[in-house]
Amino acid sequence: MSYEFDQRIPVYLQVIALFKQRIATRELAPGQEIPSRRELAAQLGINPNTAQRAYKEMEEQQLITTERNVPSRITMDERIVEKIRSELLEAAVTEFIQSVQAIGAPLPEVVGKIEQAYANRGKQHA
Amino acid sequence: MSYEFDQRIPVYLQVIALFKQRIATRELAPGQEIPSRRELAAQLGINPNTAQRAYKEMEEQQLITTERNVPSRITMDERIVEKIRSELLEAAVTEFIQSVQAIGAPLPEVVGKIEQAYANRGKQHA
DNA sequence: CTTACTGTATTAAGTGAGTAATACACCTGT
DNA sequence: ACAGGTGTATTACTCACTTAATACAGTAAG
Repeated sequence: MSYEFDQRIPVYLQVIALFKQRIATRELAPGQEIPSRRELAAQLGINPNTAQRAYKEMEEQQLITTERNVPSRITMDERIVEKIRSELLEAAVTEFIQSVQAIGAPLPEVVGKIEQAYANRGKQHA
Repeated sequence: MSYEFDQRIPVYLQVIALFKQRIATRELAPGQEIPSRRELAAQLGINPNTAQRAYKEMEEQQLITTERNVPSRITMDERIVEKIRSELLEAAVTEFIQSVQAIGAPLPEVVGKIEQAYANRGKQHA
């Protein structure tokens, strides 16, 4: 189950990103239990402290809730879940626009490529 | 003229990205002289060695050419210029698709957001 | 009660990429 | 010849991130 992490990016940030994605897709449902720090560390092949750091930040961002001596859970707050989704989406759009604009590429050409790539990916996966 | 660099990302990589964009848009034309390492460093407020590292990698990627004791120049090879553009574009598309797919967002919603954001940005800038 | 998990905190050390400081060899114009 | 500009190379320093080793308090189940 160990993920392949990009060495250029801090692992704890990648862990957070991973959880955000799964929360956004409801793959991790609101209220659902998540692995303990030590367990996650074992699963991902990272140090428990790194897992702790990721969880701590997620807690601060209210992505997860933690009670005493009980496995942490995904937040029950639907608004936060939706917020995560919209933030991820907006970030993707913004970054994309910025990149495309920097190259000076025309919109039709770009949208065409997206639809094409999206269609291909869809076939391969689902 | 000093740029605002993202501290999370190595400066020399951001410098390279900057040049790639300008080359792709022909803002930096083939054969055009570019600032010396020290001059660029002064302009961007970075260390000359950082500029050197960026130039060195760009040289390896054949984005620029360097002769002895003469200011480096943008490559004359049009194919490379076009390659840069297509690579940047494809990278943007790929990354975008990946992000969107990870969230499980439907294509129409996404394309709509792009067109909307693109239109707004266009108004603000140009 | 004991055991074995939880989450949390502290401290330290290691690691590596990025950056910086410095020096060198070279060419050119004056 | 000299001064000032090239590109280049070598060597250190720096800092964030990661890992590590413990330690402690609390809950749950046996």
